[in-house]
Amino acid sequence: MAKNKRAQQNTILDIADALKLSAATVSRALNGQIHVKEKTRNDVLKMAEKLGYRRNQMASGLRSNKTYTVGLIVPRISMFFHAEVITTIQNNLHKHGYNLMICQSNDEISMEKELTEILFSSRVDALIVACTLFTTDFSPFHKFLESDVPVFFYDRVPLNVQGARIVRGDDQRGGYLAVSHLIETGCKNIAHISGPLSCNLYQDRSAGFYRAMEQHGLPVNENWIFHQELTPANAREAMRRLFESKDVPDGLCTDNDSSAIAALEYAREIGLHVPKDLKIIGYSNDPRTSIITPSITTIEQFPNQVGKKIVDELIELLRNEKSISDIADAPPVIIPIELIRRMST
Amino acid sequence: MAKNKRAQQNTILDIADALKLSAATVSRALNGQIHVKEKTRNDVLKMAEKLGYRRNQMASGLRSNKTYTVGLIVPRISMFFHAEVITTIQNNLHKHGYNLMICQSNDEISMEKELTEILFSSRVDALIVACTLFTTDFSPFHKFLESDVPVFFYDRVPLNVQGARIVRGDDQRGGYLAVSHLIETGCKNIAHISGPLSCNLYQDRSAGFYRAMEQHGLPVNENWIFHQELTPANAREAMRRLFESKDVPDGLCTDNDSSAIAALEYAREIGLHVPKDLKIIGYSNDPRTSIITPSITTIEQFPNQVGKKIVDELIELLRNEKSISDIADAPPVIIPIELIRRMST
DNA sequence: GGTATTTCTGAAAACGTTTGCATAAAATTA
DNA sequence: TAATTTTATGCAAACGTTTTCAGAAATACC
Repeated sequence: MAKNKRAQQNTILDIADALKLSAATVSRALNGQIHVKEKTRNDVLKMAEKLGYRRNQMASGLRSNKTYTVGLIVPRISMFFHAEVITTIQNNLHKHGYNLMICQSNDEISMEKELTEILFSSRVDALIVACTLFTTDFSPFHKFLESDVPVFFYDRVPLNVQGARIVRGDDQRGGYLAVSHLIETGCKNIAHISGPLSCNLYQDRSAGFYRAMEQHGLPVNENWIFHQELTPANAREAMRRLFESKDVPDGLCTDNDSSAIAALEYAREIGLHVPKDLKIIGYSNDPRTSIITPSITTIEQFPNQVGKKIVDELIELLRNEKSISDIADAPPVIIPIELIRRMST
Repeated sequence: MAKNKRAQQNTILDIADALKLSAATVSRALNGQIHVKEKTRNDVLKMAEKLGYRRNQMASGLRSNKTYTVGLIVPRISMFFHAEVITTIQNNLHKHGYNLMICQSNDEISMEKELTEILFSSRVDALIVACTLFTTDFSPFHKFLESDVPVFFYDRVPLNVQGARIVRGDDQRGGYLAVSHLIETGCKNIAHISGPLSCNLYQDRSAGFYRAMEQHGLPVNENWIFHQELTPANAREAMRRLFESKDVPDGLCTDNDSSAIAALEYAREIGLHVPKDLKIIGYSNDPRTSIITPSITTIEQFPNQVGKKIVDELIELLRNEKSISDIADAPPVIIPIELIRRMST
């Protein structure tokens, strides 16, 4: 049967009692504050060690209104780009004594909203978010800003959330570079498999696409433009549609690497030679793109730079070296991208 | 300059005041307890909504000694197997109202220990751990068990931690199946790239390796056995050593997929044909193994089953339907594995 | 030696909940 | 109607810290 009582844990008072001190002094000793005798501090630390004392984060946080925890909401941790960003953020925050609470929205708006509430309940000291593909209502995040809790968006970001900080890639340029590269390698008829236009990423990459096409005087065939969730299945379906008529593209720009891979596999299956018959370019520099044959040209997004930039700015805020109002009006941080040339183009 | 004051957040008392009720009643209404009039509850919920009230998790946790948060420590979230396990755990815990605090040890013992302390400080309701490759001292976890906080180990697990629950794959059988498969496809001279023997995974897979070799009457060439961290660089180095003499293997069993991929690439570079000259088998069924040419035979570990099993048992404990002592003595849960045949063998 | 300053420590009040106990109000029974 | 039970609410004490304020002890100054 169930045994409910949790064993008693030692508190600051147990240390105080054992040393005939007050809780206040013990607290000060443990927190390395001024005004506590060297010997007292040593005694306290030794006794804490002996009793196996661990600070109760809830009591501490309740009183001091600091949790030393940052919340993070991300569509999925299994996406290479996000996994890298998260790792960088976590390792750097840890250096400054902060913890990260990682949550996955599974790209669902309702889940994202729920996680937002939970993280607010946990009174995280800051929030970092990469939105779902479909987030257009950003009101769930307002509550943080109203309470002066810093909010950072990265990658998939809102256009207008007053007071939030934005760090994103140069997706316009990424889309532009990708298409320009296809054109330079000889493509004349270029298709584009992109994501939902509710998301800034695909708005921007599409804009880059159109700009490059126009600049090189190439017509855009609107039947070759797809805006859909970037799943392998959708990419295959798009490929099927592209190659069922006899008017077929010689270049394919996909807005993520999973789609590029799926497209490449499909091309292989229907007997197309890549890059001879069809050139393919992806986006993100997922490790899989360098493993597949032929390896896929793609756009590097430098997730480590994204993560580092977020933490650097965040720590300044958390240390009160800057206030939210100091940086919220600043323009978004744009992390440069880079074309990675491989065998598929 | 820094603005320190955080805007006032509404508390249970604000709701109470607004409705001329006591904090106690508001608390009961919000928590859906018995003994509160229907109308009162509705009033409270409405007012909470109106004031944008969000429970302060720290105050609640401090008082009730429940955080509804589970801690998780994992070497890296970017490893496919772990990412899958985590996602399953998180989604299932969420259904039961629990949150997951995900931490990465980066495969460093010191980091693992530190994270353990932090999660204890946060008073998580349970702890789930996949150890580092090098963890042999499990005393940092004792503190949880002494406090009746459930501890689950999965994948990389300790041998003897009294009271902890263990969920792992059938690595012995995995190693055995892998080698048996190589033998069945005609290999006579089999090499093994394995991990550090401080880790149960590689002990078990090695045991399976030896058992299969012995059972088929094949001699083991000890020069072809590697125990090292399973990085791509180490795999390449092992390959170099294997193929610098003229006595070379015709089968290679690697204990993770990254090594299998690196080995395959190396083989390709030195002009070996896989599978004709060398057959390669990996471990984990990382998506990359099905993308590479030739696709790599590997062992599926069913991360979703691992995650599901952990949550199912954990929820029983957290609901006090079972007590730790009920299941801690039970034998470890062993999740079956499965051979995935592909083109590399 | 007396005073002013600095250094150290303790008492007590917060922080926002939950919960045991008591009581008031309502419903039921005799 | 009175006595009893049930239902609904409030009071006040926790939970384990941090922090303000004040006072005690130690040191410095004259």
